Amino acid sequence: MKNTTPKTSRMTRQRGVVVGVFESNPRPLAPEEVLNLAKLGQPKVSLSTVYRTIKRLLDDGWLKTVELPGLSPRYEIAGKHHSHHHHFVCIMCDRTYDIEGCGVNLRPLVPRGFKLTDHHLTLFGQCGSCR
Amino acid sequence: MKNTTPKTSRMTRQRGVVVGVFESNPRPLAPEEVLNLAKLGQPKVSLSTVYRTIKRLLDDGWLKTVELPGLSPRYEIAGKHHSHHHHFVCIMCDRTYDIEGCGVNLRPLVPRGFKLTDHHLTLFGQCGSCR
DNA sequence: ATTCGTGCAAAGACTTTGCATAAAT
DNA sequence: ATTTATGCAAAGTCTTTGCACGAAT
Repeated sequence: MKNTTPKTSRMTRQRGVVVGVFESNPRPLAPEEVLNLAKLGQPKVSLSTVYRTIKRLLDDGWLKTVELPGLSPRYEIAGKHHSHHHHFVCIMCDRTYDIEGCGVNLRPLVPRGFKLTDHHLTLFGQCGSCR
Repeated sequence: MKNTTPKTSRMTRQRGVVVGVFESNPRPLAPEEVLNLAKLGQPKVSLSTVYRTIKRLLDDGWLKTVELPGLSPRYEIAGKHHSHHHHFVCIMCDRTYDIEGCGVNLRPLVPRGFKLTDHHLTLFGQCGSCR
């Protein structure tokens, strides 16, 4: 991602680079992915800054965490993504994609006396680029 | 869990204790849970042994890993559990339960050109003991 | 001048591993 | 005696944090 923001704006600093990475990438991203993409525009960005910026953007509600079974968390722009959706993880390239819709009937699965408040569904397979 | 095996058997050693913990607990267990349960029978068991034993039992195919979004992995007896099932995580006590059945139609969710090979479903809520 | 952001290195949490010792065969 | 398992402490990985410096206001 290229940093095209004016030198005088707050966006010229590293944080702006991290924001830009998310803005120009549609998929949920892992910190390392963010770092590598950020370095394209600003080679000296550090992993600390990536982590710190992600944390702050989460606090701001601008990012949300994508938890995946067996994988470290990814992050995606909160507003860009509708209330409830799931994810597809490519077992070849390890990239994560958003899945539209949900369409699962979970009520029958909930044990007697348990109360369901949320659920996570993760699909695994090969993405379009890896088949 | 009590160690009731004869002193001369291989089962008197720590590994046997770990095996016993899984045998007498129906839920998927985290390493720390295994350690605490194992200590009831054998107070000097170390966390290393728990991790090493889990790894070995996984290699043997006796245990299988239960990956959960946002949580460290749990382990459960492989044979005890039917081919395909999912899990319920209690948001109060953090315990994990097996869920029978699956009943989700995922085909409509898979993006064009992607190939689905597996899926994970995790339910979150309050378990019977925590409501 | 003061506030805020950043890189670096150190510290944390969780898991794995090397090594000397103890147990089993 | 030889092989295998264990505890402890050290090392690894991923993430967070303290600190001094640089940038913004």
